[in-house]
Amino acid sequence: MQNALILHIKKFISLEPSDIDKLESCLELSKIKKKEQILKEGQICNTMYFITKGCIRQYIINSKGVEQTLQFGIENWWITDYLSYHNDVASSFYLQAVENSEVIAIDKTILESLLIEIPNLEMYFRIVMQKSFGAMQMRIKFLFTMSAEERYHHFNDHFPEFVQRVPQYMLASYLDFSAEFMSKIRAGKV
Amino acid sequence: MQNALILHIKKFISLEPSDIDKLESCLELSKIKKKEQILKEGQICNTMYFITKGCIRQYIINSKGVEQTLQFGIENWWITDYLSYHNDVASSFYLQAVENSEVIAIDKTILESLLIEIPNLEMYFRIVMQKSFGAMQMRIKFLFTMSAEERYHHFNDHFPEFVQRVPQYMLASYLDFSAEFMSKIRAGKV
DNA sequence: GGAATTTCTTGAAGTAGTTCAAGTTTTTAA
DNA sequence: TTAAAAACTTGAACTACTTCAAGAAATTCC
Repeated sequence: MQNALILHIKKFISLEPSDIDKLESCLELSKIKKKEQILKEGQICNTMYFITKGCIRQYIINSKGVEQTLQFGIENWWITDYLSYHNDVASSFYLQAVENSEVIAIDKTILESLLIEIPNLEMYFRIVMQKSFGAMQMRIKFLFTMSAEERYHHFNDHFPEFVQRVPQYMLASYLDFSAEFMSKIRAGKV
Repeated sequence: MQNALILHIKKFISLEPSDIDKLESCLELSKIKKKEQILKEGQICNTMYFITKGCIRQYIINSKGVEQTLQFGIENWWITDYLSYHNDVASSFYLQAVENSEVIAIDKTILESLLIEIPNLEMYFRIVMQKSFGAMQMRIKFLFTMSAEERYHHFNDHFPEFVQRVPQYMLASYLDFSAEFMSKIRAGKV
């Protein structure tokens, strides 16, 4: 079976066989155990992660010492701290495996030279980023216009299988309300 | 003086003189009067706008009939509904000039052929999108971890000149609190 | 398979915000 | 230059959530 990343790229652009060889020679699959962190606050993030299996979350620890999940990534998503990656500054985030996961980690330097060798790849990343940004615009819309209960039901309706995969308290903080309140929503006690 | 977009592009990539000619021949400057809408909810957005002067906001009208500003764009920013643009679906948003503004509007079809003629441009857009996405990740962080008052002061400290440019009620909704509450924050009555 | 850990639930009390309504100030435009 | 419209302010009442604390249930792992 072909590499999941190559398959994903081919959904958006065409690749010469020689490009595929070049690309594959640069990819390194790595396994990440549940709860393992692949990025910590304060580190400079110089890696992009393509998730081939499992789930990675981006979170912070807020001023009260409580974890706050800001983003989930699952199969066929890229995840990184884009600001730290781009500007070589200390990251504000943690990246951690929610389940035992597998990722393709590409180092910034390697990716940059790959993008020069395979110019077509630029289009792939441009499209992926535009789609991600579009999704983020919608997320802001939902956060701004829906009540906590509406956000929960909306998410539950659209991603029912995903809701099963992550602890409720992580999902609650991703949807920007407390774990206790989520419990009450689920019990119909609001 | 050279086109503001060309100058912006040159900050990120190099362009051959012939590319500049090609590019410039495709650009169309357009003026947008204050309050004029360049996109309405329900329309398919097939244009990207590069703001050369003024300020454009993205907003929605919520279920109570109240406008909610989700994003501002100023000079040297791109603005569009990326989801609608990418998937050719009806937009959920309005785009409207906050001040008399000037934009360079590029139609999707024209941009796509430009990207093929000038492959280097892909890199420009990829980088711009990555930076935008990074900024959005930080915005989510601020929304999730700061109180209304903290968000106001943080924004005020980082973008004092911008705060002067937009009506307070728009800024309040961008920071996700009510105009009345903003008034009280400013008066120190919280 | 049982202890330890992690996750989820529940109710009571508290609070950071909203909503409403009315008045004031500022800006726009003819 | 003035009338109309837009933007801002204020206080009082309200509410959608949070916080805390404690117990119950589920999961993990020697």
